[in-house]
Amino acid sequence: MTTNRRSRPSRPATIPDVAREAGVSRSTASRALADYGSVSPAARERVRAAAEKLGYRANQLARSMITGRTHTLGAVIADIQNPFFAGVTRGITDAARAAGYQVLLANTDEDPAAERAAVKMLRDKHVDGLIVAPASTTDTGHLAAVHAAGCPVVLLDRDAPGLRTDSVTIDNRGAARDAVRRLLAAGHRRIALVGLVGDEDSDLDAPGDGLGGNGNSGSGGDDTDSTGDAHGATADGAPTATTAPTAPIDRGSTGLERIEGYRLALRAAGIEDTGTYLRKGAFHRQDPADLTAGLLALPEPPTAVLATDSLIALGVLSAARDRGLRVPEDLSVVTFDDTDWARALRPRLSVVAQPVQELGATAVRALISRIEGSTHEPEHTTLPTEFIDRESIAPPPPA
Amino acid sequence: MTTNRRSRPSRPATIPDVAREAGVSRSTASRALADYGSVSPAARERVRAAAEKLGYRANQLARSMITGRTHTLGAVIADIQNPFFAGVTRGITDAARAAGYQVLLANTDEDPAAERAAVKMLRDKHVDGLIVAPASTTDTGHLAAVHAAGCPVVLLDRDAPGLRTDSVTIDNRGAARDAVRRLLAAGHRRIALVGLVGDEDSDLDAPGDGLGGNGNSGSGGDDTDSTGDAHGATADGAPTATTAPTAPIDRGSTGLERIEGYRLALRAAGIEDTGTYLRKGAFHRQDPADLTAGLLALPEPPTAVLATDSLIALGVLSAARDRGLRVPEDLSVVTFDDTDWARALRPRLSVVAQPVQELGATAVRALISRIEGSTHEPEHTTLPTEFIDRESIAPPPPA
DNA sequence: GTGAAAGCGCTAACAA
DNA sequence: TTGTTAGCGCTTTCAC
Repeated sequence: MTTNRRSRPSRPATIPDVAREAGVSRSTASRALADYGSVSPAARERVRAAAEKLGYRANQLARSMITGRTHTLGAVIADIQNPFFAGVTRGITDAARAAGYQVLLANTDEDPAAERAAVKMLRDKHVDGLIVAPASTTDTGHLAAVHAAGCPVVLLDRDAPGLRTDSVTIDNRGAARDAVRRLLAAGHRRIALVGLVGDEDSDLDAPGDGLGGNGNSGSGGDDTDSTGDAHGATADGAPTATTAPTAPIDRGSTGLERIEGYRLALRAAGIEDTGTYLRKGAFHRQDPADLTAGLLALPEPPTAVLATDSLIALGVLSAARDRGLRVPEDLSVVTFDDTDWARALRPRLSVVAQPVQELGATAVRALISRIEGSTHEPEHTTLPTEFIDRESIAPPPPA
Repeated sequence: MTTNRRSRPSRPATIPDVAREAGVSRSTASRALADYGSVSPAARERVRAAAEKLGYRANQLARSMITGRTHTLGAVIADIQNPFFAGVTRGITDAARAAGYQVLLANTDEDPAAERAAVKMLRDKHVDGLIVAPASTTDTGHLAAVHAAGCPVVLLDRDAPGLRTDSVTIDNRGAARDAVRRLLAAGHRRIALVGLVGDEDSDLDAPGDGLGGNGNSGSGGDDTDSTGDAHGATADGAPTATTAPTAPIDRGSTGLERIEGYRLALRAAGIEDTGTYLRKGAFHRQDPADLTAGLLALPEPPTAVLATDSLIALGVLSAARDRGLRVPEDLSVVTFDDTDWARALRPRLSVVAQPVQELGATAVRALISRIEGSTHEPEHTTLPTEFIDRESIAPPPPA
């Protein structure tokens, strides 16, 4: 509306303005400002001064259109309100800023459709690269496509076997196994695991896997071999297959990996029945507190519980309290993720701490390295977890 | 490197491509695609089909350069890891996406310099508008500038008296007063407040304000009048002053407003000494648990505590436990912010719940309304808080 | 070392 | 309704 007046005040200064002020050509001004090619020191200084005087700020849009680079990263995660992702996001934004990048954020709530939409929008905005905590480890066609189109992708938290992208994860299996070992070392034999996994996965496990989170009545006995099969089946899957809907188990999911670790530890301790105390619910559908309540109502209830994340730990603690159980005297509790409250409240929780910020920062660095052209083989970084022993593990009650 | 080959496969389709394929001019194609001007149904359909066939996706960068609109919002907050901001951010991203916008995220850690830098970067990226939880309510020159330059700004969580922008906040004073009233109603007279405020503020309060968080020894007695002065002094400050370093108290800060509410409630109950049990620490410098420990070591310790946010509540709870105090039997506790753990753990905390997501969503809607041209007077929206009474308030212990 | 000119992909006047 | 013509602000050959 007031754009027609050619008076200086409002319109932001452009390269032609600076060039005019400095008495050089646009090209020289551009070279001096963007710092490339060759410019005489004298000219460079005049341009600098002119730019300063006019308060020149480069139009990143125009620049991006030419260079094809926006210095913007896309972060696609499940839910920023989950402390784990909040920490990861913090790591991402900080590392990005340190490297001169900004980040566009998208939440998916573990919904593959939302993830696809987010990736599309982000691409349309021409992000230089994508950091994705994939909602599914098999439904990854959109990621494969975007990656193939030349947009670097780094997977965070969960790996997808079919994708030849970099990934940054932790050793979920090992961390879970270690946590269970601690419980075993304290003398526990009836150790439970309460976890939530993606909706889609929960459809897969009923047949022949024995992972079901239903029924409190001790359901199926041992399931040793079927689980062994599951491992084998995915371990030798074609490494470049993009979508493998036939995979019997979605082994890339952190929840499932933690379950594997749980079983490994149990079996190594001679406990072959790894199904009785396993409660694997579905996101948005099951309440961890209910799952735990079922566990505690068992004729022979568990004496220790491993929660696969902090929200679940809250449910476990709540159910224990409701049943009048004290932690750790009556029930030992260990959880993944070291939250503020786990650290501060009593009993202080013994936890498997994930390096949340580092996870994000590492992903950013890997991504930027790709953006800047590195073309080596996909790199799978596994960051170490730390078991922090506090006050929530005790020997099992006499009974 | 491989860009020279003119073969179809790689290069994304552009408007000329679509136009050619559809047998129309670029303008017609553009009009059909962007859905403006007039295009015959026939042409529109041909263009649509051609676009579909070629997998055309508009280059938002080019479009933005022309239209001056990026459909991107900037969110500048303190710390995404704080549950309050995580919730707010969730509200922002969801509301933005629903309206067709994306959001660029920046953390400031309450550091004005970081905030200035963030705002600058965001501007360079041509965000259509900014949502800012200002680190300072007085050091707002950069916000005034960006706003004056035509970039809509909406303040979130804290208002800045000098800025004529929209804002979305809660009634901190009222909410705190209400919370203290609950404590009073339960019979408490020795009610403490533990809070943390920005570094800069803490330099201001020592002289003549009596708010100091130092010393456990009951320090200065009542401070009735000096506080009254503080109110008056800010209440009549020039509403359009951008930076007022001489303001005796930074009344826009949520922490300070909550303190005001605390005092109001106390005085209304005939308690004139509102300083003895007030502990106002500085971000990054004081530990809430230490502050609380000092309080509890007083000859006449408080029987109830109001924490100004969830992280502080954790410190309060921790200190109480360290001293062997039970909540609520020995010490009643109320906090701002309804977190997962406050809801789930025992004793379940009575809290002042802020509508975190709505705060973010409302800010987005206000911002988009401005972006779309509304020019009415600055609008200050105050969202209602909800006091959720759970199990952390009991009558004061006998003596 | 510097300038002229071309063009990124798109929209917006203006004619026709 | 449609096409033609200009650019947006910047980078980038390519001569000079």
